[in-house]
Amino acid sequence: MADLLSVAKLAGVSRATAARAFSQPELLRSETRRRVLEAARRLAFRPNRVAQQLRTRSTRILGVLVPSLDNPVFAEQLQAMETAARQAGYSLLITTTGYDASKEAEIVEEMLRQRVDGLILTVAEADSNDVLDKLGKESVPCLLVYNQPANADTPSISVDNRAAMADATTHLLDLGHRRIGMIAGPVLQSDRARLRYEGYCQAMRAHRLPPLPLIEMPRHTHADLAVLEPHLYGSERLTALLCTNDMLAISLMGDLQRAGFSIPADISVVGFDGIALGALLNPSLCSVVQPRAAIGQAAVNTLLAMIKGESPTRERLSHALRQGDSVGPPTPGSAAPFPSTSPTQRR
Amino acid sequence: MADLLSVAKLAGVSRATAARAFSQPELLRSETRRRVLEAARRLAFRPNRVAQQLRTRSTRILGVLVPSLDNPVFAEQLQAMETAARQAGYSLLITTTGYDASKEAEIVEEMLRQRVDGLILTVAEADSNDVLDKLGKESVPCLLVYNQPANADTPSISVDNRAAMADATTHLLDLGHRRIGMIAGPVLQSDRARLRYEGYCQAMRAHRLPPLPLIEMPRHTHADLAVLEPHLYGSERLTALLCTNDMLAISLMGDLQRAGFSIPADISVVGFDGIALGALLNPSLCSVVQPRAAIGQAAVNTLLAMIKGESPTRERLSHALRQGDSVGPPTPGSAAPFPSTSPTQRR
DNA sequence: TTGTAAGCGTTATCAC
DNA sequence: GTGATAACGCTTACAA
Repeated sequence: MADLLSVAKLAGVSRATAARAFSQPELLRSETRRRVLEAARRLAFRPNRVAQQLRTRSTRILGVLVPSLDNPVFAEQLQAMETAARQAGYSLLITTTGYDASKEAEIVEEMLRQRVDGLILTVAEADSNDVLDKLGKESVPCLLVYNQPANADTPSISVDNRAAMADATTHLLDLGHRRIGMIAGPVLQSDRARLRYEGYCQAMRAHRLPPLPLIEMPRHTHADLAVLEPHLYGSERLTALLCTNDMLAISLMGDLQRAGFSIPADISVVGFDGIALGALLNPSLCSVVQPRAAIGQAAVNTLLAMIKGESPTRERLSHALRQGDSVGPPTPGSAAPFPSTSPTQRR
Repeated sequence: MADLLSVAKLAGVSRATAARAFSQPELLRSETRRRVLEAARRLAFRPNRVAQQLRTRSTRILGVLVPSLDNPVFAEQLQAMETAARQAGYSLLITTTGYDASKEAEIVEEMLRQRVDGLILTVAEADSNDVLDKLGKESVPCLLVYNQPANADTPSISVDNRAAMADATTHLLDLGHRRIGMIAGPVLQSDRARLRYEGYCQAMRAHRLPPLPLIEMPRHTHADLAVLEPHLYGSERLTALLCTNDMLAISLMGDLQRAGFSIPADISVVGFDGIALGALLNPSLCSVVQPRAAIGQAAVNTLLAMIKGESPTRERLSHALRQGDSVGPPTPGSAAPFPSTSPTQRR
């Protein structure tokens, strides 16, 4: 591939002049500029970003790390980030960790070697995280997304997870629900899940109700009815379920319906994230909406500001409760269906 | 940040020796190697990939271009690609185009400047595509995914879209359906949609039935009931609908149910892609499964092989029809609900 | 307005 | 085994 020097030669100018035709064209006499550009065209010259990056010590690449792409909440955020980044002339190096801390470390190290200009991370656990501690000592701007760390060491962008889940819980309480449960993915892997559970507890206590223990699912995005079964039948059966994310809620609804439950008549279901899909389903999913696109955009813009040297901020974006047909008042007379012998059986 | 030269100095060796401690450690005397690594540790040395890339003329970065992340089919494929790439020591530069051809061109140009080692593209339109023509003249290995170009200029990995949709159509025909419609997103933007429509037509004709015109939706991932309404009522109403992708099918099911239709009693719905989510819903979505993870993995591995100089292949991966409760035999007696005054009305 | 020349941090080719 | 030294392709003072 042709380089700047060959372009310069063909145009009969020095390498510096050829370079300027691209970086500061206004400095050149228009005739010179024309000759250079013409030469570049004839040689199919294409500036080498790698060389530029080495020389300028800036890659204009942002490293992005998310737990997974299986959950649309991340995909929707990435979509917004990619657009915002490209608009500012930056590219995204995107990676997934599967909530694995050792993978997080590995990937961050690789990104630092690649000399990314900044990092946007969604980690499993923002508090007491080795990777973040290490990054604190580095000079690379770094921003957390969705994570809401207790200590203020790393700037972050998220909603107020506790208040958000408290709001959702209060909504159910106001409808008359009393036996409200909450389910989460592998909870040890997610600081957000814990905050959301705290919000639930807080709201329950505010209504003088004892919070129930968190029901933990083996996977982040699939419910497992077997785990839930003890809470679905009998006089103490739950009339409403809060889920730490929408995928969990959606799969739960499907499973419940297959097990004979009617939603919301027999049981109400609330999600968290507000992914677009939820509103399309029937019944539509009631969910705490995180402004995913706004979060993604804010993340990129904040990080770019940090790269320019501005001081980092910790942003709390506001959440909203999206109403949906998956929630209704508890129906006292509604008889829970008999537990089948294998309620989670599937094709 | 410390560089190799400062490491070399601290270790009391030449720069070349310091470099070898990382690239070919076995060449060094173990004592020398130890001294270099110790020095590197003390200086927190981190190899500069950009310099390596410039010198070796290889970035170990793959450029990936997909239409959108809103559709989980792409997210699921990316997930697999990211894992496969990382395993081979490659990173992914991921971008989205929103089915916009000019954006495709822009992004590919930027990736070539970045000197990616290869490109994995899912374009809107694989036939008569300027970008692909241009890439054909470049020396960068390039691979299409999901696209199934008519001409064999660019290697590609996909299912046989025509046969796949024909299979789905035949399934409906075998169940007794006769008035089967097909809906798609903006069809001009997707070569796959056209092939799938051909498959539908082929299967219909094989049963001596006239294929119906393709029903085109304004968006790729949201159905619009208003457009469909003429086909839902009266004696000629459709008893089954094929969708070019699962998101379209899922949103359609929700809308139909809200409009009073029962699925599959009143109307059967079939999707395409087989995204994981579809199986979780109730009714579960019957869909043509594209092996998304296998496609992603095959894409990376094939591209890496091409980068090593092996000759490109055009792979057809096999599809499968996933049964689902969204499909049943047509019910002759089933009365279509009266059209509401505004069947698409939503909160 | 244009040219000269010194890097950016590696790897690779020789020597020794 | 180890060390000099020349690239890789570009940017950018500084000179002219």
